[in-house]
Amino acid sequence: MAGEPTQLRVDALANRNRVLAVAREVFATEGLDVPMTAIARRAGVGVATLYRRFPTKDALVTAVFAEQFASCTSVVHDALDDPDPWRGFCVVVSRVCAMQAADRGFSAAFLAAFPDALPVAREQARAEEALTELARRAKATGRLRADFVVDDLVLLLMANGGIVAGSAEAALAASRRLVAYFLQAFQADGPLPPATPLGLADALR
Amino acid sequence: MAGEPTQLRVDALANRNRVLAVAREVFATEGLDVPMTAIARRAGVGVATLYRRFPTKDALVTAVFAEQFASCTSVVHDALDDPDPWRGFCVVVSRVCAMQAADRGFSAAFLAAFPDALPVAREQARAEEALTELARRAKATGRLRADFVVDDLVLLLMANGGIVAGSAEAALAASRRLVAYFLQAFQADGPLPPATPLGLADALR
DNA sequence: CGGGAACCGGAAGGCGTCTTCCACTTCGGC
DNA sequence: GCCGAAGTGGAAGACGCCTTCCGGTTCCCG
Repeated sequence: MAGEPTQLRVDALANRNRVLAVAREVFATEGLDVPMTAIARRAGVGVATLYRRFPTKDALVTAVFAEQFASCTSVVHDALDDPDPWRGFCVVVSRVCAMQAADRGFSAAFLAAFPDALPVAREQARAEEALTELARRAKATGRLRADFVVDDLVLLLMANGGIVAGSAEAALAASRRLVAYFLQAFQADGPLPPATPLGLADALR
Repeated sequence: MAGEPTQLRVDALANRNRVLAVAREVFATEGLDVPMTAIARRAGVGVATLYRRFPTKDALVTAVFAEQFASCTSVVHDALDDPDPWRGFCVVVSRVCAMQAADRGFSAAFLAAFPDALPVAREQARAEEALTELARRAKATGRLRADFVVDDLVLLLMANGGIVAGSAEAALAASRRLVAYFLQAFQADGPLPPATPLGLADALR
């Protein structure tokens, strides 16, 4: 039963890496709606080559953003080490939103749900746990409002996705202002409607 | 020099209205990515009929959402009559975001920029003036933070668009929580990065 | 009630995308 | 250097969408 020949020929490996690099850049600057043909052309390979390494477009997208997700979760775990939980919390929010703003395809990939890609799901669960803990500590310091829920970060991420969908060059500045407003609100203590029952990344679409 | 026969035959007019009604409903529940064929079928007409009334899909979208925009601007102008500017401001924000959340196509139509549709642009300009005035008064009461700019509402609308892009049933609740957070932040007085130089509805995409 | 214009439905054209197929080329162990 | 397997490129298939075309039908005025 299976397993792929993890031993690629050197030229094949070079092509694969070239494709990944090109795809990463193109997805970042133009979003996910780029024809496979265009990616292949810019990578200097034929379409077939692309499809032999990544049997479907989704597979390519998943491969490209796998590491992005990894750095996302690492940001979260790093924040747990910050002696000031509130600062850690702010850093997480700012960093992740900045990543989203800098990469046009990131939001789309994030929201596109991964039918397969189990490792991603696993990472996600661990990140969610870490976030819960971080929020707990931040609340304990009194800086984070008591009725904050982790799902509010999904809210923020989706909102930020809306921002990023607009003009590319204004995205970063706009995203920063959005984050600032949110952090402002996370500290306030006025009334709020009940939290929405969203799962951290499912229940989207 | 032209002009269209504004005198449609009665059956043609009935069909036109049926198409508009169906399109409005379908766009609201499923978004703008609905094939013209589907709209025609659900309206009980052929595709040609649809295209004779609305020469292009954009034309249909514009026609469908023209009135939505109108009620948007009327909300703004009504708010100017509220003796409490801050309350008026809150009502505007809540209402418009609720409209956006209730109608899946609204955001897309709103952001899709209207190359033609001058009347819309005109209304938009008037609405922006009204908003500026409303914001001025709200600031005067001290409830609205001094560094608020009207473009922040575009920020909110785009953010809300991101929310609405997610699951349809959770959209309304999520949107409400988003608005609540924003209103919270609009009252706070912490530091904020400089406002982004977005035009009220252009400069998007 | 009759004729002509307005109107109609569905099939077909055109385009862009994802994906597959196959004859040809290149690598790398022997 | 040789040979088989792995790899390759570009054309072709499949699909879905917007839009146009045409023969038949329906309304409305006189």
